[in-house]
Amino acid sequence: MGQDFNTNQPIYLQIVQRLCRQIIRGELGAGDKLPSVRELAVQMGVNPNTVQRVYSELEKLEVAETRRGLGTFITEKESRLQQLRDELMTEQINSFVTDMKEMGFTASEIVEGVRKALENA
Amino acid sequence: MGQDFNTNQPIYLQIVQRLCRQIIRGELGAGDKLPSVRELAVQMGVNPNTVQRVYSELEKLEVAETRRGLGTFITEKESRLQQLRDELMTEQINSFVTDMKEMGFTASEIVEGVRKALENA
Amino acid sequence: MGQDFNTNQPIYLQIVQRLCRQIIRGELGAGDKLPSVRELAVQMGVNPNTVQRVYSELEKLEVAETRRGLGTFITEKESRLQQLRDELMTEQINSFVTDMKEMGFTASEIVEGVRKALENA
Amino acid sequence: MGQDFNTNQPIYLQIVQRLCRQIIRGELGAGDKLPSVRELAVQMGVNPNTVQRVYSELEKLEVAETRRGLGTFITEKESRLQQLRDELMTEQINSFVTDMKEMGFTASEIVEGVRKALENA
DNA sequence: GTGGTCTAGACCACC
DNA sequence: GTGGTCTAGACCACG
Repeated sequence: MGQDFNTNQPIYLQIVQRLCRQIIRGELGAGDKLPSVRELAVQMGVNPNTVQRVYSELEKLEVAETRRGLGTFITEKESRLQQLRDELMTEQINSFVTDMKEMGFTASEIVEGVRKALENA
Repeated sequence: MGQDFNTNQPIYLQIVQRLCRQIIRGELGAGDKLPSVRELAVQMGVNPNTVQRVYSELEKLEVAETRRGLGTFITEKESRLQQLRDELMTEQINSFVTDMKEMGFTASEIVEGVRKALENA
Repeated sequence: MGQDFNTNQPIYLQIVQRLCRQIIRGELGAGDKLPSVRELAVQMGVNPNTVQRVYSELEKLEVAETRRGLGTFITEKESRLQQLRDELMTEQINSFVTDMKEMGFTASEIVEGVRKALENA
Repeated sequence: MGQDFNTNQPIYLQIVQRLCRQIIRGELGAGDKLPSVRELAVQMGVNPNTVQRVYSELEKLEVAETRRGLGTFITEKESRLQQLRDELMTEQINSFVTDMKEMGFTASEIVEGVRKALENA
């Protein structure tokens, strides 16, 4: 059940990302219980400490909150989740666009490139 | 003269990126001489070791070559530079598109988002 | 009816504190009956185990005593309650003063700061 | 060289507090280098991981910043340090005052109590 | 040399 | 059962 992790990025951040995307896609919703630290550690083939760090990170992002002795839960505030979706989207788009512009590509080259990539996928 | 570097990514990679973009934009052309290690180190406000690593990286990418006693130069092979441009572009686009799809965005949302970002920039 | 609890401190201690303050303020007096464990648990939106621990703690402090089959009561010894008031006060003041001194604030800065805070409150 | 730590609070937070107080007292100034993780770990008789956590925390507070391969340093922004001083002071005072008021003490009782405690110290 | 991450495994307080 | 902290010790990329 051990997963494949990219070596360029810390494992805990990759897991954070994965969970965030599940939230954005609606697979995880407001108030849902996340697996226990030990459980997710087993699922991911990772040390419990690493998962611990994942959950701390999610809490720092105000995406999850932990209730003493009960577990870790996706925040109840749906607005925060919506905000997360927007944040990640615009962040992703903006960094993409500025990178492309810095490389000297024109707007039409960029749009055209994206369109082609979408067709092939 | 010290530049601002992102903490999330190694400084040497950020410099590599910067140089590659100058090449792609045509500010640096085939055969151009790059500054000496010490010179660039001072310009960037960075340790000479770091610049050394930058130049090794560029050699590994076959984008630059060092000639003993003369310095480091952008490769003479223009085809490689053209190729570099294509590589970086498709790499950038593909990772962007797959990320966005993983987040559950539709093709039209993506294209529309990019278009808007380009207008505002 | 669930209350808001601070995440930094155990819930049961926060409840203990709350009850102690009610006693100090005279809202709860010697011999008064406390709610049953289940009752308080519901009031507080908390697990009965947690309330159980609250009452144990109060017993340990000799502030409450439980009589089998009857319930939990504030102690009859008024002297203990008076003592509790003094204890909490000096404890609170002393830890405050030593903290402030450790931070390097002068006596006059401290007194002045307190005075201002009292005015604004 | 192992220090005495309170059992009620995590070690790493106690170290954070200690360092913050040294800053507030002016023993550590803007731009000063902090000991290396391993060094402080030995000084404190603590595991390097624990110190690591301390430094992450200081960074989160924008009180320290780390420079890759060089070490961890107190932030150069003196304004942040001044702000820290103010924050910790008002935080300390306000929580003290509200606690005392919640216990039903009058303003004059509070001021008088503080004054006495300062004399005896 | 530096900080950053990770594993293995333990103990604790809390609910 | 839960999360939170800690130790011991390792490996890595970075400057």
